[in-house]
Amino acid sequence: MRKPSAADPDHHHNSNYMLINHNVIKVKLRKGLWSPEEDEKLMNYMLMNGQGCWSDIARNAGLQRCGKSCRLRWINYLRPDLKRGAFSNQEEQLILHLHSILGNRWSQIAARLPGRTDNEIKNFWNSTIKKRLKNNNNNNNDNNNNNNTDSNNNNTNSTSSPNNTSDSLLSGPNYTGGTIFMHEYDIVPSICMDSTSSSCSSIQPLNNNTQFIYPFSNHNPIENNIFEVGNNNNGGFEDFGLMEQYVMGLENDLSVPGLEVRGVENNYGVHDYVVLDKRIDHSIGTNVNNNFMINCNSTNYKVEELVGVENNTNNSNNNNNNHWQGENFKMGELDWEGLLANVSSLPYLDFQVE
DNA sequence: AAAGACTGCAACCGCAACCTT
DNA sequence: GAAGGTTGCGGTTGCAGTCTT
Repeated sequence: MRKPSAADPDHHHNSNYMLINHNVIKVKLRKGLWSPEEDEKLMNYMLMNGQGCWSDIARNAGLQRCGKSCRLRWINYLRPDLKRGAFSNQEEQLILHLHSILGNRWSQIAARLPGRTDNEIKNFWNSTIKKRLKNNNNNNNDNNNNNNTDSNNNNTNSTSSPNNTSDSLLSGPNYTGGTIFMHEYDIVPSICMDSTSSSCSSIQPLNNNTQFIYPFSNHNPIENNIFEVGNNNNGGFEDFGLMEQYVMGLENDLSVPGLEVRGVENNYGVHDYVVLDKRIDHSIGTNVNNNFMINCNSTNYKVEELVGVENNTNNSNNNNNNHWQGENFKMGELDWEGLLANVSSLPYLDFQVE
């Protein structure tokens, strides 16, 4: 913990009213680092009185802080049930898993990591994990530059665009692209949610850097649990893995009727996910390396009813029943919170085959 | 040893949702 | 329904500590 900053007049630009010796006195609110004395005051008050209205707590505890600051201090530092110290490998893995599904929904992720705060996880992600994955990606790009310069000439979109930064950072060792898409053998336009976006509402068309996951040839993907991961940069399949039941605790959270989330562990040890519609033995989407993808080809479903996709296209060339081709698509909020927090809030997934 | 660069993380800010009046 | 207050969240910032040169 850093030392508390010295009293700084610039940090006192807010004010609060306190009752001192029967007089209501306007006091400046402190900002910046908390002193041990302030911590003690807040801790004692919370242990004695429990949680309540935070602005009342700030006043009654005799703190020259706003309620918001007290709340933050309590949640992120003083709470007795907080776990201290570095993240364990298990926790790190779980964060990776959860982030691949939830994106930057730090509070949702924190809710599944007892003793950890959203702020802590966010910091951990932004410093440690992001950096690590970036290094992996750089190494991979170096390899690709050495081995396949020509194909990478097509990759500038996904690697230079700020919108794709997270995608490239989060790509595994073999993932030179930002988006991954899984379906049967026909490659059709699909959409990709950038789950790193706070709103999870951005949408990316497939680009030349897109990778694909195919069911392994001649196998029913669900019966045989085998998938093949391909990279269209060089046209060859580079990876495959066995599907396994997702065991990190989310299967219960995502027990949507008719839907199942399965993990796919590829041979780099990276866990990816697919969403399956069990009733028709059909995958409807994937969540791989931070990109949730809904498949929507000519025989597919009205997925917008599930995830709030708004058909915003004015593309008159769109003549293959695909609602989301090109860049004219707009995606509504995919309600992962609701999905995870309250299954009953999710409408039954009644896809219509057109 | 000193200075600058880098890193990790605590805390702030703005916004949106929710609640109360 | 409007207004004001509160809470919760995610993005961002600032700075102390550490590392590198």
